[in-house]
Amino acid sequence: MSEYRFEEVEKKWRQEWVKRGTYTVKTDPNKPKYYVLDMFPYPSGAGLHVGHPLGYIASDIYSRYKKLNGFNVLHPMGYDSFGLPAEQYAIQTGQHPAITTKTNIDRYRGQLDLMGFSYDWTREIRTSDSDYYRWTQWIFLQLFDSWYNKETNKAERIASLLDKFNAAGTDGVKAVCGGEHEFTSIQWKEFSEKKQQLILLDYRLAFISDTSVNWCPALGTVLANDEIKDGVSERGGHPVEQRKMRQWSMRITAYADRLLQGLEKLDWTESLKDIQRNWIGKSIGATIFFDIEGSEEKLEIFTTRPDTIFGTTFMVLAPEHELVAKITATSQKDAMENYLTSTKAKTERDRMSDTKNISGVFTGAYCIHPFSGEQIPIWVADYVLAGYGTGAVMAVPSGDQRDWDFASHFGLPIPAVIEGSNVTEGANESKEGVLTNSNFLNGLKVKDAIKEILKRLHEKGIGFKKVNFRMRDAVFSRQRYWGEPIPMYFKDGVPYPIATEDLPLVLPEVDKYLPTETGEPPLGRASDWSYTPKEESQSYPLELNTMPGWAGSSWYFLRYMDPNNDGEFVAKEAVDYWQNVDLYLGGAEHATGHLLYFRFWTKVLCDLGYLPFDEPAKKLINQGMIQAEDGQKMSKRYGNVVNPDDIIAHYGADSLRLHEMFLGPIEQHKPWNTKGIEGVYRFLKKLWRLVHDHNGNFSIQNTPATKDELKALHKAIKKVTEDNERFSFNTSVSTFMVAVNELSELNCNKREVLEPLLIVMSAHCPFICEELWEKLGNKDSITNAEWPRFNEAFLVEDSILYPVSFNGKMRFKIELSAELGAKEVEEIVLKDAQSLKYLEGQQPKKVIVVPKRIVNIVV
RNA sequence: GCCGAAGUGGCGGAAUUGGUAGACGCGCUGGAUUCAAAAUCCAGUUUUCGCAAGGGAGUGCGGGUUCGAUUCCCGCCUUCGGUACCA
Repeated sequence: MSEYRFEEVEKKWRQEWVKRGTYTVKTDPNKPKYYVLDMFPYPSGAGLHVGHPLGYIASDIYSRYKKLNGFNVLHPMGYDSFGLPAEQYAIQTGQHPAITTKTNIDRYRGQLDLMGFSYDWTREIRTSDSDYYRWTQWIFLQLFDSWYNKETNKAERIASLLDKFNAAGTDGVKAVCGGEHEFTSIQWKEFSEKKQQLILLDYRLAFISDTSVNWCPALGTVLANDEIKDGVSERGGHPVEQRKMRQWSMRITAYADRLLQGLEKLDWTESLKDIQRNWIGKSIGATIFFDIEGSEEKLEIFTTRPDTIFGTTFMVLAPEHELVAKITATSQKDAMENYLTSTKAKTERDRMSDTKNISGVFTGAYCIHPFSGEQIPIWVADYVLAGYGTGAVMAVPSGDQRDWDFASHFGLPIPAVIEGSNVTEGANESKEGVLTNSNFLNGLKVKDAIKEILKRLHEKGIGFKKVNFRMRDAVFSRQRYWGEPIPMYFKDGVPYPIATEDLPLVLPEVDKYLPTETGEPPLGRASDWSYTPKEESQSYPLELNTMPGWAGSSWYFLRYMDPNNDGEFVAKEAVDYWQNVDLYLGGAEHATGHLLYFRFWTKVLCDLGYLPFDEPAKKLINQGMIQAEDGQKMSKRYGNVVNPDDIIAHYGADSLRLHEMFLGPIEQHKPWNTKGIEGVYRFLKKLWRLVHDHNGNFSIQNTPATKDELKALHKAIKKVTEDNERFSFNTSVSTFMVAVNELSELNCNKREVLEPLLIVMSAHCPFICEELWEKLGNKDSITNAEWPRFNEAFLVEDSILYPVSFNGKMRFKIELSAELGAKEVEEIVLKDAQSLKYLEGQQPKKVIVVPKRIVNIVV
């Protein structure tokens, strides 16, 4: 082989690594573990473009680096293979989504294989395999069989709730619950089976209920909040409307506080944690009940500023609020009906874009202020959301801009309750200040006033402190075909779990991937979609909805630890050894979707005793997007997609890997530049030439290295080690270049230098390093080598080239012995002819000498 | 609007603890080698004044701290991401 032929080298090692099982990993208690995980891809029909592998390359480098440092590294890959695109394609072509999915996976695998990743492919998983989704279904059943105990602050089995109900009814039960229940143990036991089951549904972590959902008519399915962007569906950009439907949900709100608190100990970027914090949206305030004049009903509101209660001049209900119909005065009925109709007609998007138009209608009814006894008019307006808090607010126009806008528009009074507020221009939303015009709260600071009012509300029994979250329970039903069947059947309208030994509940065949004529989901087309429980002769209809895309990805990191276990979702030994993910790499676009559900399911499984940790990933890095050369998003639509296969055919996988890293910091968005790859390609050729003579024969010297050669090597070892530790892979690539440039200059082809250098580079460009490593006579793979330790002694300089500055401006450099102290350096520099020139005969005011770094002379 | 991240040559970017701004690479210019090309090698490449030697300016903008600021502080501007009436 005369020159660097990457095709031969890479082909050879691709085969050799498979043959030797180089990347197969087993639990090994003698070694410390390290778990590196990539967010697994959805295998789309378009294949991978050059932007996709960015994170995979980075995680591969880190995995290899950790392995060279003595860790037993788990680094798996799989496919998130249920999802909408395959199903849309199936609707159009009639082809079974399983077929397209398999074709796409094969294509992905072919592309991934070219890139030299150290994945242990024996651990591959696919969420659409029944061997896998069997356990997704099993986890669903665990959630169905759990409730959240606020006393222990954990999920517990439904059995423990039943014990409580049987012993004392709801007395003393502190649970997260979707309804209001109060009964004694005697009543509980007398309830019918059906009634009991319906009550339990309000407690289960996976539950079915009539909820207002985001319905997307174009996709024919409901969507979760995180699947909607700017009021339209994230996939396809179709309009979304609100609809009441009977749906499965996950009680993620039970975990809102823990999901929030858990962020503190995670090594994720602050910005990503902030996105989750905002999404969870915790706010602390008070629930207050107001009497309604001439009615038995009470108006329950939530406010974060109970201290401003004396500034309340009106109440506002959301149009959907149940009291609207009950309290609207006859004289206002027509106006109200018109208003409700016009609001309903608005889509989510209209309502969002229409925030400037202030609208609302007076109900004709009044509340009574609990402390002043004054009448407060009750209005209905669509600026109050039905889904947050109680769907009703006490409006304080002097303290809330939206209330101020509303009051100004309808000419309602705006009394100030904070000293010094100027409420003619707008509301004073500051939480600092002293109360005024507020009866017993006058003179108190906001913080103290809140305490005082809570005390008074409590005394009167009309209010209490309340914590609210913006996050809603996660809708779990999808009216689609290509997803995990929900393992439930219905008896008399009540859902029951199918037995775990009957899992997996395999996705049935259907004639078309469309809703039925009666509007039921595609599973309604299956010829026999029913279940016969053991010891029963009768069969019952099965659930027709399937699970959402995030189900399979919420626990996949666990399955990699023990992918072929058909007795449990993961063996205890495996999870005890591998624990949670040490480094997780993926896009920030999953901040409010996958990454929350992923944490949620982990916490549930931890509470139920299956896992020894309650966070799935300790450290998370969000890789940036690679834009196309024209600066746009890389997409088929714009015709600017660069295919990694083409790049590899031209330059090889090592060049592709180096180039992607060399583009810039891993977290940053950056444009792709095909031309630039020439640089790293030249570098690899230069490396090859370093150990080959002019005739192309491998050539290595076994003589001891010189001081300069060792310095070049150890400088590189030190820098690359530091860079890898902080995931700065772009700078490690330039360090390789510097080292090879220096060694080429020195004509160094010594074993003593090249062996360690190859190890250091092998994480980035494994093929060429493995090849040269073998040529050096090594029998074992370079992946089993040991990371070299840099020796400070080789880096010590005899002399320092001091930059000399005058007033902070560098003027000249002077080479001085490294041994000299600050005083001596100062003396020599000041005597130097060049200094005299810049001093122009003046005395220096001050001379700063930082030994081994810099001299600065102030004139 | 609110929250977050980022602004450095023609381009991607480097400068890790306040210490030579522009490492490394792309591109470009000139040259060597070659019949020619590819490949390789050498020199130059922030800008401005200057033949040069040498000088001025310079890390989004305006201030500040410091002997010294891309780095720290204050106030703005721009771009990107998140969120969107959450009471």
